[in-house]
Amino acid sequence: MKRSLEHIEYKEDTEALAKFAKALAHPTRIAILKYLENQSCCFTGDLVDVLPISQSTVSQHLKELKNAGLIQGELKPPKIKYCINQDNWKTAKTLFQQFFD
Amino acid sequence: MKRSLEHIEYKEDTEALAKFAKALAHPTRIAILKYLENQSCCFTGDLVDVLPISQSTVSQHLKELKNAGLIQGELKPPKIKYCINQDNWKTAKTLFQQFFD
DNA sequence: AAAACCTATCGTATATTTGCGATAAACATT
DNA sequence: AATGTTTATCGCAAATATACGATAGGTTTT
Repeated sequence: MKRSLEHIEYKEDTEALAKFAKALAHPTRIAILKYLENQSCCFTGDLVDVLPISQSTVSQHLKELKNAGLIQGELKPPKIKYCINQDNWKTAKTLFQQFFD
Repeated sequence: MKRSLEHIEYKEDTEALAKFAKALAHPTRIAILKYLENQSCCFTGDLVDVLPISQSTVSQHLKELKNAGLIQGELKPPKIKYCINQDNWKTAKTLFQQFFD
């Protein structure tokens, strides 16, 4: 490939902010998070009902938000309850605030 | 293709926020904007000196930031002076603030 | 006019993202 | 044990993003 073989490193805060921004870089994920902010928590199925995309795609977006640390899932068999991860949410909020002055 | 033929629509604010987030979704672009925040303005060459990537790649990232409306270029022959677009910056700031409560 | 300088764009290669249907996995209920 | 419910994952296809070198298009300087 033509891309650099070694991963380019930036400052920790820069990388962290970019990572959070990436998690927010799709309207579906924004919609999910807005929904979670209102409901505080919800099940995957609730989102599937609300969003205009398939269940598997919703699940994939949830996975990304989970990987970014913005949400967390709790087993409530047979469902899974998703909530915002308040700690990381606060971290993201702070990073964006600092960034925008 | 397997993806939906029609573009899925979300609320205007949701789309706008996702678009700004996408522009911020790469550490290089965060680094560029941070640099611009300090300097208020700079030339492309300044960024090429500072960043660990090639000139063409820097230019590409600048283009994306310009497309997102976060920066603007002004011809200062033979250079181009880039500054933050204060209006859109404020819009983005507000959107993120509202989003994070 | 020629040379030098600065930046954007083109062409290319690769990686990642997005989306779907199908299927699997986990658990509860019957 | 069999069935139903719910969600994650797999496999695939297409679009988008990332990166580079080479080149083109301006402008200034010589």
